[in-house]
Amino acid sequence: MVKTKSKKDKSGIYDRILASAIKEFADKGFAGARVDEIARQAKINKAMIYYHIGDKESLYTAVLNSTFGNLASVMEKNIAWDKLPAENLRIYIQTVSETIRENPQIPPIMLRETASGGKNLPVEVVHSLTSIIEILAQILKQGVETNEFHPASSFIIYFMLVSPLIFLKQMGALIHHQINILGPGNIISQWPDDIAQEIESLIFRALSKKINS
Amino acid sequence: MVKTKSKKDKSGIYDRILASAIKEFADKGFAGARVDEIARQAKINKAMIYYHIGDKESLYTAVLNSTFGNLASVMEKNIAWDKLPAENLRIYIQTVSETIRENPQIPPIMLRETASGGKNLPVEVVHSLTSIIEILAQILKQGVETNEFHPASSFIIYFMLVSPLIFLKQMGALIHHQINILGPGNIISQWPDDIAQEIESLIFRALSKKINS
Amino acid sequence: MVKTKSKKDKSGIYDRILASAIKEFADKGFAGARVDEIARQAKINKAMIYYHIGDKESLYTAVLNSTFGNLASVMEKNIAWDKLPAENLRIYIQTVSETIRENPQIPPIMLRETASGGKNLPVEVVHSLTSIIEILAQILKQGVETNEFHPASSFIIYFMLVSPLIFLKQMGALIHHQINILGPGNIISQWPDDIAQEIESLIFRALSKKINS
Amino acid sequence: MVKTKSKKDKSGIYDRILASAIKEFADKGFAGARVDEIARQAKINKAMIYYHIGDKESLYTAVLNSTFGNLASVMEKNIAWDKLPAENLRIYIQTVSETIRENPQIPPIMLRETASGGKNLPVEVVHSLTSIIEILAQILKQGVETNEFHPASSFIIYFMLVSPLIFLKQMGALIHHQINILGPGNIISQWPDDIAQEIESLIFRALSKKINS
DNA sequence: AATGAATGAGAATTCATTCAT
DNA sequence: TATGAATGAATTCTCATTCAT
Repeated sequence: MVKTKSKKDKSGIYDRILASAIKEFADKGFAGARVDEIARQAKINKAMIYYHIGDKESLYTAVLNSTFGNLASVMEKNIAWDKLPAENLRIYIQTVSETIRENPQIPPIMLRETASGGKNLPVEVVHSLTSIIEILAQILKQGVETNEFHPASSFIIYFMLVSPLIFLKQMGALIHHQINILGPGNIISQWPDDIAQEIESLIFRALSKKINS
Repeated sequence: MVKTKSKKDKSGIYDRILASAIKEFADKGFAGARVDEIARQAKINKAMIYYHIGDKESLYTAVLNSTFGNLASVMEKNIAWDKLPAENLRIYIQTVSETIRENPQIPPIMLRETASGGKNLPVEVVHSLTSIIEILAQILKQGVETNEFHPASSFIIYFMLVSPLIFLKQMGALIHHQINILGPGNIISQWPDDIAQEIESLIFRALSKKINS
Repeated sequence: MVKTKSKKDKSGIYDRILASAIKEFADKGFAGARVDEIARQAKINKAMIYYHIGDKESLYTAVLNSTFGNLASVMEKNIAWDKLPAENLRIYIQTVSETIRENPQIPPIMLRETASGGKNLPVEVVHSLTSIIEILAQILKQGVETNEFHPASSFIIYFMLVSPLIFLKQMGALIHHQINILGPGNIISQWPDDIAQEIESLIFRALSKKINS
Repeated sequence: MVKTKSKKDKSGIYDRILASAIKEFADKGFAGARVDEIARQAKINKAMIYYHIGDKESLYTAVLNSTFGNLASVMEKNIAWDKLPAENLRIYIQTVSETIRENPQIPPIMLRETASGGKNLPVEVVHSLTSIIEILAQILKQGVETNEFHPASSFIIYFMLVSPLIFLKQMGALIHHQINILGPGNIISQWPDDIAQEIESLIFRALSKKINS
């Protein structure tokens, strides 16, 4: 994770800019975001953004780095390689789920970056995301070696975990809105309560060799 | 699916505008798309867009309708309710996969619409997407009744199928680019060949009650 | 001379923009010129400049081309190679003088371009200016061959002709302003009446081999 | 020459600012110069410029005064009124030439000041420049009285000396660049070696009454 | 004196939309 | 229908100048 932030930023202006930018870019995407609006929400003079961080693109890069740059290290902290693969997988899934819950900007930004093919992702971010998948790959490999798991592509397992969490998180508002329109009894009222829990069960059933109930 | 398209559009100008708009909105999103560019690629005068379709928003709505408006009917055509649930599920997955392959604008547009919470989706589109999930719900319900499937939320199964397909499709270019940078032997070289096939297997293992190999 | 000007520009908007830009760039230089002001003086909407010509730099290039692009052809029209060298030199000097008188933007623009080392001059302009000096070189060469002229560097003769004309033209206002301040009898009141005529005499005395009065 | 410079400026900050400003204004002109850049190159804090000198305009005035303010006194030191007019003229020309060579900021600044009509020149500068011309006028007057020189406008002689030197100095880089492009054998390769020497000869031939070789 | 931060008024450029023909 | 031109409201970015410490 790259930080241009100066060390004696006492007023926290850098953090205010970044927080405001995260919200704006998450809400509207790069093209839709307004530098004026970021300044307004950060309650600073617009020129300060250029003074402290740089142009819109640099600002966006700062947002990407701050959002995705250290995800891998969080995961590494939680995973312990002497644990059983199933235990690690459970931790992995929960860590992903919690990270998304605690960083609501992740879903929209990741969705839009994926939409544009991730062409502009900073290398640090690509590296961080790659590392996270590598951790999953390692867990799966151990599980296969201990004969607990079926072999499976770590990429696919990763995205069967992460992308539904992201999609469902983002769709939540729409869905509940629809329930109100369509009324209960409708299919939409089958919206699951604990999404992460259900996904975990399904992934375990898909991977585990022992018969699951 | 709503069509403003006049019936005597012999020159095909409406279709040219729509095709160009689909490409532009898919590539750059609503905010990033340029009306000038859509006109240029459609090889028509910019004012014609306003004459034939309306403003940028109407144009985007037309794109959404044309892209997502009749997905449900395609699915309905392929599913037959006298077939076995497992067979229908297989068809369902393949239909989704083929639809995405044949409509490359679906992933980016769906990702960005999801990012913005789908707030601006036309009702027809919401209805179409809802219908597709209802079809899946029906298949799953039959499978539970015949004791073939574990019960599961159709929403979650739907997004565990669709969203990885979309993510992986969009990430393809980035991933292959990364392979070239990081070299083979890297985790990224484990990119799966037949994504849809692997996802199908995993979903079946997650759902099926009989012991899977 | 390059013209981007479309051929059916009936309202003459291109010419209005160009005329206004010539004035503004001549008065304030590239950095000091204001696109808003150019639009205001041309009585057109600012965006029209971008529509018809392009950005500030393109506009400046258009000004340079229009001002300097065809100077050589004017000179070529006036010089006749069957005339005597002295006659051609006289015509040359008068053509330069008249060109400057009729194009008051030439002195300030040329001064500022010279100040910045001419680094950004379009090739057409460099070519045109080079051609003009080549014509002088040819005249001088003929004069040397007919034993009328002393040999001399055409570059130096050129600039001993052109640059004093330009400087004195620009200084005129300042000088007369100074006369008013300092009063007559001052050195400044010796300001020459017919500058071109005096320069012509001096150049002829400097070049001619026969004794001059 | 006016100096705001305080006498206890031990750190030489005033001189550093001035040197940096001279370079910046010479390179880019008043409108193109950046106060930030001047501070950066002087390696001082930007606010120090305002503290020590004042705003951009004051800074520019300081540059003008420092560059042009004492030119007349240098000339006065070199000219001796008991020498022959021809000798003094020779010294005059050489002094001008050397002054330009030793103060490379003079050509660009003088060119741009001339371009803008010298409207903003401080009175000291105008006075200094006027004095220099008066010295030349005196030399010429003596030459006419001793029957050595033809009568001539001192303004014109002055600018036939100074302005070609300035133009040719500034054009040097461009010209040599052009030689590389156009190749030798081209007119541009006739670029003179000792410009000042050639100009001196020409001016003497133009002024002298005795027949020159 | 000296510094980093802050401010506000521009200045260039873009772009959706409309108009005249 | 079709076109090129026109418009005006943004939008990004810059820069001289000032402030607080």
